[in-house]
Amino acid sequence: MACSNCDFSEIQDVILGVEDVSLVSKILKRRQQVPKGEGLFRAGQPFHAAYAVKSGTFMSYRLLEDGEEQVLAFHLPGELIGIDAIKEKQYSYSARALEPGSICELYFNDLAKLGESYVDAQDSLIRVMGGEISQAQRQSLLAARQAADERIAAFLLNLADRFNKRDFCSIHLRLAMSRQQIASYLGIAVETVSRCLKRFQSIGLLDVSGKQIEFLDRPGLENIARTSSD
Amino acid sequence: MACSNCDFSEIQDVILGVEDVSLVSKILKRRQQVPKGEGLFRAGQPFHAAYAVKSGTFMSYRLLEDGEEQVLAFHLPGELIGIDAIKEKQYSYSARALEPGSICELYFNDLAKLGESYVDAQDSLIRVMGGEISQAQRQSLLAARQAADERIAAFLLNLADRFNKRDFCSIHLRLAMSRQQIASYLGIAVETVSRCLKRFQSIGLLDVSGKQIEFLDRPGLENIARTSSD
DNA sequence: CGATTGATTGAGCTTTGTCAAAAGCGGTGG
DNA sequence: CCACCGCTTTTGACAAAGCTCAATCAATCG
Repeated sequence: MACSNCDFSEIQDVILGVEDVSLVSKILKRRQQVPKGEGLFRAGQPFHAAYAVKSGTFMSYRLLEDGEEQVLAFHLPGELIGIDAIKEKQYSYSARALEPGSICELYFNDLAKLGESYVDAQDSLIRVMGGEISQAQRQSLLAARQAADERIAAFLLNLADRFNKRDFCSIHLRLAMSRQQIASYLGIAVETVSRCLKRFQSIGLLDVSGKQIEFLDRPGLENIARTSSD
Repeated sequence: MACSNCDFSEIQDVILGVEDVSLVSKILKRRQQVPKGEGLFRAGQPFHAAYAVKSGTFMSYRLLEDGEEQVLAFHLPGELIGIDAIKEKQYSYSARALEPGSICELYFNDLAKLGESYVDAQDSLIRVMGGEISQAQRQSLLAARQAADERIAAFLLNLADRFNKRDFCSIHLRLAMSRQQIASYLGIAVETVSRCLKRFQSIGLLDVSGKQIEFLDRPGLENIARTSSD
């Protein structure tokens, strides 16, 4: 009865902390399909659950006053969305699917109902959140670097690493997001993204074909990204 | 026996969750003086504690290959440093004091020893960490915006707000960090920081005198920072 | 009171954003 | 199957922002 598809997910730690399987259903709503473009939650809504991505790519974003969507993060399979809203008790940003995908809902509000297993689940959750903080900080590190080249190289490598962690192919990448969304995320102009990818291709670092990316010279890319990576 | 100086701190939530005061000493090492420049921990060391800033300003940073220090964050009184290392079990960056200050050490590794109170302490900790994630994300949002003006305005307002939350004066600010450190943090050149502050002064937004900053036109500043604030 | 370090200022040059237009791509309906 | 439409991506030209280098000024510390 346990969510077997959570095996590869970061939140497996949390789930595994719960021995009584019948309790699992109280904190976990299993795999749900999410069509392309559908929202998970919106900024300002009261926090009711965090989401574990099972498949597909999601993004979190904020609506600026001028109506522009600013991309805050991309979320890949195995990652968690919205857990930070647990503090303010409401979501501070919105999230939606970039392509058809599926998610599990996690009711961390009701964690206390788990009794015995509660403590273990919390322990795990704390660790997961520690990882989230590290990730967010790494992100802000990346964003603080000014050179567009560095940002894009680091962005691509970061995506590849995250996919790789979940056993996806490490030299081939399918971007689920538009150039516009990448640009917004990295804080640069769409045209710069386009030109930069072209340049990377022309010097033999990548093979770019629309949303398909192939890594031809990983060390070369890492060299460009080095100032903002670990 | 409780750390009375934690009253104003974010971690008061954690401490207050523990009713048995005698247990507090097991997870908390009370106020310690830290001289200017002294390090709290270094990247790569095993995680043994998080630090709550009681007074003074701290910064976390990473050493790049070329020997340059990249500033990751500034930590003001009442804030927590290093809690994200709980996941990887080692610190991913270093931290040190920018001026004489004091800190409490928090041994979250031994949280389990608290027994009964454990659950409450964890609940609180989870919320604190949620806040950390939000803060880090807000930071990366700020950094992703390209305009130097926006970054600096947002940076100053953010500092002021954080001080303000702890009952410091809201129109006057004493920067504990150097221009170089601000530049590194925001990902811009030192010269740009300097010129930008001068410009803000010349149009009547600020009064700048070395490390002393006075806000003359807060709405004006907020207007400049608006694209990256909430 | 030098000397060292940090902050400011200036000049030139590179990068990147902006605007505008062309090209590609995908879907739709004839 | 093709022509058309809307949208995304690419490309080009230009202007503006910010970086670099270099010099000056200020401040801090023996």
